[in-house]
Amino acid sequence: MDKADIKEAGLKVTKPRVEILKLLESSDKQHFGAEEIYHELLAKDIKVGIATVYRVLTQFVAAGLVIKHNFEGDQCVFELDRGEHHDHMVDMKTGKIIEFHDEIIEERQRQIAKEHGFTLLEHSLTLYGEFEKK
Amino acid sequence: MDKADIKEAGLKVTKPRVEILKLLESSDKQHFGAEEIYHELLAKDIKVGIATVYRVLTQFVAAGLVIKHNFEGDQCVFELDRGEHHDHMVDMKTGKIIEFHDEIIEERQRQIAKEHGFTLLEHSLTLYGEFEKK
DNA sequence: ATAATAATGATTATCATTTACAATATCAAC
DNA sequence: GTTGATATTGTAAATGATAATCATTATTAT
Repeated sequence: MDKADIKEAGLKVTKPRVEILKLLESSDKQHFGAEEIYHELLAKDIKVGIATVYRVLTQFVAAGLVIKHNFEGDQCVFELDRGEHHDHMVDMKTGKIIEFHDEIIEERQRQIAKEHGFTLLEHSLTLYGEFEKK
Repeated sequence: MDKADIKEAGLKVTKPRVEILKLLESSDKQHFGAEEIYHELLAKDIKVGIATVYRVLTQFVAAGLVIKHNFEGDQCVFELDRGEHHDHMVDMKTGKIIEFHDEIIEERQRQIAKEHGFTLLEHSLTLYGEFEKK
């Protein structure tokens, strides 16, 4: 994911867009709220407006670079689309999110959609609970 | 679902609460947005404030009488909790929602949670797409 | 019927997200 | 590299869903 991807999306390569992409790519974390992205950029002395963050995220989602999640709670969460679909486990206490993928579930979903004459475009599976403290 | 359920929830039996419950019970439809409930009640000449609708729905959810869904889009959707857990298929064109339940998926979810040391409290699986027009 | 208390509805507040708009930056063509 | 057409930006104001305030009204145990 780099400037070329931004260009391919038909968007100009600007500092906010490059920096948001870079932040989403940082390996230690992969799920961010819009406000969170905004503050992380400010903390890095990258001057950007909150409106730009929302605007860019919306454009990235439209371009297929980023995925937007509607988990429980009031704000949406964004993550880089790395191509491999996955579902989520959300810790309701800590907010920690981990990903998983299960081919059995995926296959059942396709099967169920077919049985109902439903053209499956996307899906969302989220488990809510708590990770056992180690 | 009737006045007894409201009482058991520790709530007084009032007209708004009875009417909202009655509406959610109407068999032809089972998923409603808050505004939608508000307008349906007004259409039935049941005078109620929008604040009351939100308040009552929140109380019903807390009491376990109603389930709240965060589907894609900006507003939440409510449905009566009939006891049988199910997932949803949402038609992105028409907004039509149908329910399904699959024990294979349910079991995989429990298994996956266990493998990750995750205490599963609730989960949400939603398929987005389109029903084939007949 | 009464009184204690909870519930209501109108309104205002809140919070995430969008929009408007004038100023600025990007980039293709020179 | 400069230019100019056009996209992008940041500030600030607007929106839309939901929650909170508060004085008035309804419910219910006695």
